[in-house]
Amino acid sequence: MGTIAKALQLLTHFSTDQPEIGLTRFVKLTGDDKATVHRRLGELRESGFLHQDPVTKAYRLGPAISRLEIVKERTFPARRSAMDAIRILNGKVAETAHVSVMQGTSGLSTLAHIDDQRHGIRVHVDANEILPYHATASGLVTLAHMDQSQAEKIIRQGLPAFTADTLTNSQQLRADLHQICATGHARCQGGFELDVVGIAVPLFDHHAKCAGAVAIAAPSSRMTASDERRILPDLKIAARSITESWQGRMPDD
Amino acid sequence: MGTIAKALQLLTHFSTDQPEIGLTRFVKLTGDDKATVHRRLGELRESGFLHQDPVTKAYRLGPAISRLEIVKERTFPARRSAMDAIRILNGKVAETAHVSVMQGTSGLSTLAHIDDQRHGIRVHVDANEILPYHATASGLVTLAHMDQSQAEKIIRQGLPAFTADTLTNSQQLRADLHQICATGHARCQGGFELDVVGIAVPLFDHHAKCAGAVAIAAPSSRMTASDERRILPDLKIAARSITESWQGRMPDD
DNA sequence: TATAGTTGGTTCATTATTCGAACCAACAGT
DNA sequence: ACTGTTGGTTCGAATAATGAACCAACTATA
Repeated sequence: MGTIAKALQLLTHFSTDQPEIGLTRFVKLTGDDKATVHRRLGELRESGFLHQDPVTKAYRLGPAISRLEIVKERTFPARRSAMDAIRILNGKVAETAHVSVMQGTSGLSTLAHIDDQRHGIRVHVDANEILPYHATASGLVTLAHMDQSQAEKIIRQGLPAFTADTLTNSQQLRADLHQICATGHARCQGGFELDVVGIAVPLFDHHAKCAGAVAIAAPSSRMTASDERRILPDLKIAARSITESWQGRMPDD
Repeated sequence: MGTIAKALQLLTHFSTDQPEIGLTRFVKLTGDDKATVHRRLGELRESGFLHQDPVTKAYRLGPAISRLEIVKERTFPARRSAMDAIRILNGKVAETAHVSVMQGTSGLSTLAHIDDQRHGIRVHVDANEILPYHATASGLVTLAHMDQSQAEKIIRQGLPAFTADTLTNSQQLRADLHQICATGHARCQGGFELDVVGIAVPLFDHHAKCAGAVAIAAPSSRMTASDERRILPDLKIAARSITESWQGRMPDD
């Protein structure tokens, strides 16, 4: 990993739970030397990607983020269209829904999500978390539909366990991926968080390459096999809607 | 400028007019070597800040931008509150309004803007453009209210002319800044774009440091002195509203 | 079918930049 | 006065960025 990637990785530590981070905390989070982290933070600040509180000296996400997002949404309105589609989806199936897109080899990042508001027990999606490829329904379905070579690269990076149920056997994973690719949807129970079951279908870009996934997440206890069958068509409708709004194209098969 | 800043500067070339940029075009824009630019683009892509079209190979802004913006807006909802305030402002004065925030030493970046919809001739704000400190009303008022030391640093960087009317004399600028600081608002006619007059008032963060400005921009021909007097109180109301929503604090004077 | 001009991407020796242990300064609590 | 914080700085050593030259694929032109 080069200097640029290491610097940008600092930004990934921000979350809704941790919107302000000081130098010392960054040093603990990264394990790098204080001087190194300090210089990187300084460059990010000068570039507008971080804002430093003039008194507390803590860092937070800066105005350059907003500026780029304005350009991005105005030219490729990914978030808006994703939000529209899952709002409809949530209306139909009454469970937490989310849209995630590939972000390099580390996992998926959540672009839009809507939490189920009708049940007492419901799954909460953290929009900040990076979803691993091998331990979530969205990740699995994306992995199954992407280039073989890239998928292999990701698998060979290692399959860390997040729960006792995480699939860590790469041979088994490869077999599952074939199955997922054939059916066009993935299911994952408790691989990332216990007692949560996810069902996901893939999204494609304008060259019919897999770009991410749209998924439903629900407590395992509530999701029966017949529920899953009922949900699947709605998921596919949402996927088609999102894919089309991106000028994406479903692959031929 | 370090490697990190140079890499991030690549991202600033994206705009609504230019949402996709290829390697060769980047090389022309930056003047750096092709191999260098290619490596930087690769790191930005791996970090999710760029997305590369698998077929055309062109680069566009990536999903990491959206992810960070979600966190930023959920924890420090700068854009939403700014938008609310200028919508009201626009309703009252019927001219183009915008909110911009400090972005390092290069200038201000526009966070929210609303174009006047009632007049035939109106000013269009490009949300992507970086507004120079010395040639815009927003820039001048920010420069006048920031730390003296930082303002001096910016002035000494040089004062490029954008039009024949741009103020390029640093001695004159310093005098004007004192005047602006005393009155609490800045006025700039044709300094950045000819035939455009801007009026701006400062915004402050939660330690009463100047963080940016809210401004009205109108064709010079339409803006009389009495119009300006009429607008000013509305601008100050908007500024107080935005500052308060950021948990900001007006300075004592 | 050459040919020349595109495009994106790669190699590797040279060079400049990043790195990090040790250091400073300000502040808070004991 | 001591101790543990905090953020920030220095400078020689080590590492990573650099860029001229190269490759490969594609397109238009001769």
